[in-house]
Amino acid sequence: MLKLSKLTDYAAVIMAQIARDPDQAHTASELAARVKLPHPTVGKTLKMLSKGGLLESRRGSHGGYVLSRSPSDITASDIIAAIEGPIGMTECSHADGDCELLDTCGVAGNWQRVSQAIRTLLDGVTLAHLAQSSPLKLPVQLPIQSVTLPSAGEALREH
Amino acid sequence: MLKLSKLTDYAAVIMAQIARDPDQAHTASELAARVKLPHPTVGKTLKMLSKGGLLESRRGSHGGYVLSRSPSDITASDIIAAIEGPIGMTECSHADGDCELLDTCGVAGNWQRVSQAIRTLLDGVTLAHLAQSSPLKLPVQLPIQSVTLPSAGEALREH
DNA sequence: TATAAAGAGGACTAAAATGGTCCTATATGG
DNA sequence: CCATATAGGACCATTTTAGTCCTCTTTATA
Repeated sequence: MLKLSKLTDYAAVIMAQIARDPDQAHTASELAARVKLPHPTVGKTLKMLSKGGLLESRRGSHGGYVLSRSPSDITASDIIAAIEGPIGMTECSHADGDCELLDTCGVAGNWQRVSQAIRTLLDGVTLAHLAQSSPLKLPVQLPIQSVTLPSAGEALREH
Repeated sequence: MLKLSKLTDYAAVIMAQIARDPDQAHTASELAARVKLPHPTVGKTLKMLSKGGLLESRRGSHGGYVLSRSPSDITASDIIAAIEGPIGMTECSHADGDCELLDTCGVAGNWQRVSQAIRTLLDGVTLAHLAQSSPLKLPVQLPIQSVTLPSAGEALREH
């Protein structure tokens, strides 16, 4: 399925929420209510995003979380990596090289390049793109010939 | 991690093996030996690929598996879909619309478009690309501006 | 300075997905 | 008729994931 984990999914939704009101700190409970997800889960997600450097936290009363960079400087890659670790389609995508099948495999290098292409694509999708809540009339069928990787972000703009 | 399952990984390796010698039928045991994976697992994988329409099977003695289409007509998407089901980054990527958070989410549509972009990218990678066992000197850093989705396949060619 | 509100960090459990094996049935060639 | 294959499931073990909870620290403010 090549699917994101649920937590990553939550993370994106939460980050988008924060991005839509970036000038004040948001607490876990506030976000939990807004996103209709249980508090502990949201809390956990926020911690991970914070540890990943995407959010700044302030403790104590009147504490909460704020984006550590502008929404257009936070990418989908960043969010995914913060929750799931480095993006790669195969175990050997990040060159740890401990796969003993490498010789019989003959496919590793190619998957690595595909992974790289996907990373590049996701680097082009920013939180700013994700946050604009386009109700999405119809899924835009991207004409193959004209789509470039950086325009993956463009494709998210409303029109 | 956005990772393929192990079985999908196996599937790719196995398909590549077959693609390199497309004119004869390959049995599960032969492929298992060649790929150094246990027979039952390879068998299972082959069954899935067959049920997914990527391989034709012949039973009985002298039976085995053959590609059902030419390697350049089988895509990475096909292989992934055969093992893992439809490609999509989120549960709601294939418009079943049973997510009750849709209203608070505001991100679904955008993930769908990203999923679509990835699908398109993977559609551009064929088994023919994957099968060429390029030992891969250095990972090719694709210059963002120049990479188009269909050229993801191109990027796999050796040079 | 006491208190309440918040996050940090980690332990823990339950549930689900995954990987892997095995068994029986069916088809096919010699 | 027998040996060799795949078909199709059932099944179990392991791992991953999701989700909860507890204790500690920080901070504002009454």
